[in-house]
Amino acid sequence: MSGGEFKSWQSVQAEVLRRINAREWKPGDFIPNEAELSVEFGCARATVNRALRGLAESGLLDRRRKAGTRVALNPVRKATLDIPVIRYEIEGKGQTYRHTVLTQERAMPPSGIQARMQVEQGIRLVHLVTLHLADGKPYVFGDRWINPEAVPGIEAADLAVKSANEWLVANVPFEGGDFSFSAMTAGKREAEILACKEGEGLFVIDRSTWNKGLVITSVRLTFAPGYQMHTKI
Amino acid sequence: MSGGEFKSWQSVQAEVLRRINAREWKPGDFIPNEAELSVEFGCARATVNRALRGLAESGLLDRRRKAGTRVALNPVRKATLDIPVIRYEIEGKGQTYRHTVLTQERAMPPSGIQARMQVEQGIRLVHLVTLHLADGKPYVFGDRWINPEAVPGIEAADLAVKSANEWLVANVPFEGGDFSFSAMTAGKREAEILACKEGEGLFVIDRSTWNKGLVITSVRLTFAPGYQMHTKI
DNA sequence: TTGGACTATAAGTATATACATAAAAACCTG
DNA sequence: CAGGTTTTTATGTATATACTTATAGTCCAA
Repeated sequence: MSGGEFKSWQSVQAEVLRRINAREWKPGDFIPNEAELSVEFGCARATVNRALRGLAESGLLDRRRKAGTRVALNPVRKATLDIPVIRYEIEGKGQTYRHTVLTQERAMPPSGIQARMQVEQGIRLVHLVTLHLADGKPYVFGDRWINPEAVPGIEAADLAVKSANEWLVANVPFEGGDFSFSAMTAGKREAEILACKEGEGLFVIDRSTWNKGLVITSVRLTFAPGYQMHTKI
Repeated sequence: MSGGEFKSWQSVQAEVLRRINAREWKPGDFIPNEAELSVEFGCARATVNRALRGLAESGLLDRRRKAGTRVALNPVRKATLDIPVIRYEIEGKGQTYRHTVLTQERAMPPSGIQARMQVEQGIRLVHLVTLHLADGKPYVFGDRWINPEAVPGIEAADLAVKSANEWLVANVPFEGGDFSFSAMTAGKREAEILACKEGEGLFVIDRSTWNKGLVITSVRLTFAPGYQMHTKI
């Protein structure tokens, strides 16, 4: 059992993957430890570690110190999906991008937004509704709230030139973001803006972005009918 | 500039992240090479490598041999999202899970499915419609096609006991899958099955799974209104 | 001026070694 | 035997070193 021809972490990973897929190692099984595998594969333990770490990160293996490594029992797979800037997404399809600011104002947020953005009651936020068009046709519209305390300079910016999203990513550092994906039914407002029928199912992304504990912005993107998001594992 | 207190790859990564966020290193900038950083941070080059590799994987840095490492110019962020088995998702929320098989038959697939599954014309596939319930209420229904050539034994399995998805992940190895997320409008059929109103917007996941070039199964999951998928970066 | 060969460079990887850390398992001790 | 302590063990990490590989940049010749 000393094949000894696995000299790169990729080949070790491929071999481990093969054994999992071929059910030589079944879900729940402990696999040999790193030291044993390094002997079997004829490589250093660090190489085995590198290979197994990758598989653990993608959810295929469970690893615990002292306990060992086992093939994951519940196959929660992790897919990575790209969150592009809308302009790049549209231009990447060879279409021309344009966007317009429908309204821009300073206003009291509704309670849901106020809660999600963790601002005190009575604070007025920047409220911005924009429409992004692909080849002149409505593609997605964004209903966005921005915390001006977290983003000094936003009110001086000309968001008709550069979209709010692009302005923010270019000018405001952020640590993280929450995303949620869902569906909604087009009401009168959505139907008008997106030039679709009332009652159509629309794809929705809600995103909040924060930095240093402050929520910078919260936006709801409502896509025109037919929009799809893809990924693979 | 020899701080020298970054002795773990996590702390190096955090410091690099801080500099990017603080715009000390701006998008498009080349950052010092690994050797220089290892001197500055007072650690080994391998440690710097480990830190930067992670950031490159999440799309924050662009790395090329010989050229060097630069802060990513276009901020395509990569979010990872978990694809759980529905039963775990429901049970994880503390609700009781149940599923029923609405129909199970061997039939000719419509042309869209036939194309996606890359089977020859005239081949009959297993067609399965199932409903998954959370606390007795419709949660999601799956319209699934299975290629019996890729899955010997599927027709003998009792899919009323274990859902098709669970049976497949437990019994059939697979290499990869395609996912697409979208929204649809509830028609009469969806409204009936999910006990919702016609014309509601529903969240939809289409998934195909393959192994060794053969498409194993293709399923459309249509979720009851209100479903959300979450992730963060 | 183009295009191919060469070179220098930065990331990528492999390895032996050593130590750190989490946690299961064994061992007390009252 | 319960409850706490110690030991053991597998993974996790750091390091120096050496080599590999991709490729930007340079040089040279047709």
